[in-house]
Amino acid sequence: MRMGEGVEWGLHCCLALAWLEDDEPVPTATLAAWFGLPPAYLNKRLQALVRAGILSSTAGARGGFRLARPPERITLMDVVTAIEGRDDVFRCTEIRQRAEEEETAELIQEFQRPCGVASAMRRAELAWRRELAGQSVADLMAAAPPGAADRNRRRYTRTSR
Amino acid sequence: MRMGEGVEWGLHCCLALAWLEDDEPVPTATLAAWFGLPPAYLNKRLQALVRAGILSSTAGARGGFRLARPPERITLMDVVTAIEGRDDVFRCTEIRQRAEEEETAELIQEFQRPCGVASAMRRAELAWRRELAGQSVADLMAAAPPGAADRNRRRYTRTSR
DNA sequence: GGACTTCTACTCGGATAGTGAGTGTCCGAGTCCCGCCGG
DNA sequence: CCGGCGGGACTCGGACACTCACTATCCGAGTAGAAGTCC
Repeated sequence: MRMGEGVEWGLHCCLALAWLEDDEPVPTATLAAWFGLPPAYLNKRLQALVRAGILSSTAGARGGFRLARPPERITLMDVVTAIEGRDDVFRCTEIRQRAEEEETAELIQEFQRPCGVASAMRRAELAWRRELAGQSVADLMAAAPPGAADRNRRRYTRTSR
Repeated sequence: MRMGEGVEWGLHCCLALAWLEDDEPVPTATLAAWFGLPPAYLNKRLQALVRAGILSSTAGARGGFRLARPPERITLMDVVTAIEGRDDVFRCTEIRQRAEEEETAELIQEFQRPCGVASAMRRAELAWRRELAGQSVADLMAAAPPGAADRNRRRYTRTSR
C-alpha cells in the first residue's frame, strides 16, 4: 500500500503558490522545473486539484494555475481526496457473507449490521482523515523555516521570465 | 490508493481462529471455504502472518494454522503491518531538493530539517496507526453479535471432517 | 495616432502507451496419520 | 495382543504467470497577447 506521488507534488505546489501571494498564474512548466518533475504528468495532477476547486486554471499565454481560495481554507485532506479519490483506503468486500451457509433469520439480521472488521478499520481511517483535515496549507507555511517564503519568491522572479 | 484485500482476509481469519479457542490447527482450505477465497492465495497471506509471529503453522496431515498468542495481544496494527509491510503509506521523495539551485548555507541547513509536508503527513499516519494499535482481535470479538462465536464453532465442526 | 483585425505563441485538457506492485495459480518438500507386519 | 515400520495422503512453503492501477507522454482545442494594417 502506497500513496501516489501526486499528493506530495500537489502539496508542494500549493505551498509554493501560497507563498507567492500573487494573482499572476504560474504555468505547469515553471512548477515542474522547481521540483524536477515531468511537466505533462504534473499538469495532469494539477487538473485534479482544479476539478476539486483547490486551484483555478487560466488558459492561453501568461496562463497557469493559482490558488482558488486562501491557504487557511485548503486542508491536507482536501488535497489528498482531490488526487487520491474519495474511496476508503480499506474496502470491505464482505467476505463474511461468502460462506455457503443456510440463511437463518439470525444470520440475515447480523448481515444487516456493518461488518465489525470494517467498522474498526474505518474508525482508524477517520482518525487519519481528521488529522489531515486539521492541518491547512497555511499551517505548513507557518511551520516552515523563516526564509522559505522569500526564497520562493526570489525563485519565482528568476524563473518566470 | 487502496489497501490490499489480504488485510481483510487476515483479520477475519484471526477472528475465526480466536473464536475456536482450540489448539487444533485449521487448514487453509477450510478457512478459504468459509470466506469464499482462493485457497492458494489465502495461504500466501497467512504465511505472512506466520512470519510476523501472529499465527503458527503446522505441517502434515491434520495440520493448519492457529493463533500464536492470545487475541488480546493481537492488534489490528500487527495484522496490517504483517501483510502490508512496514513502509509508510506516504513516502517523501524530497522533491523540494530537486530544483537546480545554488547551494547556499541557508539552503543546506534547511534541507537537513525534515520536510514539512512529510512531517504533517506522518503526523496523520501516526494517528491512524495509533488507532489501529489500540484495537485488538479480542475487542473485535467483544463487539461482534452474541451468536457469532457459537455459529463459528458450529461451522467448524461441520466442515472439519 | 488610434482602433480593428489577424496571426502567433503559449497554455491547459483529455486521449493514448509503458511499467511495477498486487493478484492468482501451480508444484515440490516436509510431516503426520493409518494400516500392515513381525514378534 | 503389542510395538515397530512403511506407505500414503495431506499440509505448508516458495517459485512462476497474469491483471490492473499508477506513471508517463503526446497532441489538439482554446486563449491571450502582440504585430500588422487600415482609417
